[in-house]
Amino acid sequence: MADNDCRENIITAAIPLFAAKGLNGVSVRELAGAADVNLSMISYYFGGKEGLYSAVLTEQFAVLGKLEEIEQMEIDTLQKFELYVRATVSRYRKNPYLLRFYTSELTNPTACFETIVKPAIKKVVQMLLDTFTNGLSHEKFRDNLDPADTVIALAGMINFYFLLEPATAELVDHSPDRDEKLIRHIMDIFTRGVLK
Amino acid sequence: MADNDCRENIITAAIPLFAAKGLNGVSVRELAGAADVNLSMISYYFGGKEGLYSAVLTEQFAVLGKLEEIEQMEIDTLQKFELYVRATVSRYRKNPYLLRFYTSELTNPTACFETIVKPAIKKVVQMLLDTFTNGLSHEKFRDNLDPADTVIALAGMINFYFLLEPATAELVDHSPDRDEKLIRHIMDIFTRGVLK
DNA sequence: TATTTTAAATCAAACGTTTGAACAACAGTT
DNA sequence: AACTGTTGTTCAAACGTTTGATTTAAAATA
Repeated sequence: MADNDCRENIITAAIPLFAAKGLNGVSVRELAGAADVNLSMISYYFGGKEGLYSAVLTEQFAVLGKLEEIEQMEIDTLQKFELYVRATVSRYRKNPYLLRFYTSELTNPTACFETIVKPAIKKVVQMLLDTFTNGLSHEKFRDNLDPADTVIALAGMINFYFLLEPATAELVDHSPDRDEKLIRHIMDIFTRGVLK
Repeated sequence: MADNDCRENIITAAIPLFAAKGLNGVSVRELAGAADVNLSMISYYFGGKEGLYSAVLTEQFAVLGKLEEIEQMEIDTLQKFELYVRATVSRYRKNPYLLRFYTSELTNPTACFETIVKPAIKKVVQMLLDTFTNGLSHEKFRDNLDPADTVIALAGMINFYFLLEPATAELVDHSPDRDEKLIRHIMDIFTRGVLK
């Protein structure tokens, strides 16, 4: 196998398996079989199954870093929130496994939660909080709003939509065709809900 | 050990363990040890670990059935939605483990997902959808609203607040003292967002 | 007596990890 | 060009441990 194909193969094959079954739900044999490599390669490249899981999570959560750019943009506060919602939707569409790791670590945390997941989530929430506070000082929003409750409400509306998909697929159309309508719908409720 | 104390002890001890680590994260020996009973009691009463997990999930999700009563009440549509939010908050406060099973099954589904979790969630969403549709016909809400997107947005605001707690506890005050304020906050955003 | 609970032992299967040999590519030496 | 040692990679096999489940016989309880 050429160069570091093997290492890449392992990570690529591990993503959907870890996402679907969690760290404890997959065996090294299953991982190695899916990547079509010898099972000792996992210890060789990652120091063990947990090391591989950590590498996968690091790669998955790296994309959240881009959200921090939103706060620095020279646009309206509400446009920043819309940009956050749009980025969230396109992120989940591009990577269908990210939300699984997200909620799996929130619900059944491994050692990676404190080192990788929690810091990443805190950064996003902090960015949204700062954006909101800035909007408050510009007198855009009603001043009896709680910053944390407000931004978590916004994040909840869009994230919960994707989280619920496995259970409500027969009840609600979750196709990407509706994404644009969904985004405008959420921003519509949010805007009317928080503006003066 | 008297009567069915043993059976009850096993379930009671299993709830926090399964909630924290998932089905695959706990061994029968750990479960029996936590319940302070012999390990053979799990096979005796539940036919094995998965049977115990199924029994725990059935018990946990039984409380969701009470939500269906809301739709039949002779109250305003918005009051029904507020009742749903209030019931959700008090449910999570009374049982801190329910949300873990909820999201754990949504993210890393076991055999119980199709039989227990999915039907329970669908019933709640269907109840909210019916409530909303009824409100639409009474011309309470803006008529360009999508029913599914609207009720999932409401559910997302309150559920995501609790889901995010492990990651944002240092950033946001999640104490029950704030629950009343949180409920009014969410209903405030939602009401302004959907009313004509 | 019948049911429930215990402790201990046993089972096959699966687990994550380690091993030592084999292999290829390459550099330095002769 | 031929040999040698090094380095990084891959492999099959085996390691010791733990897993979930079952069984046994004795004890406790009703």
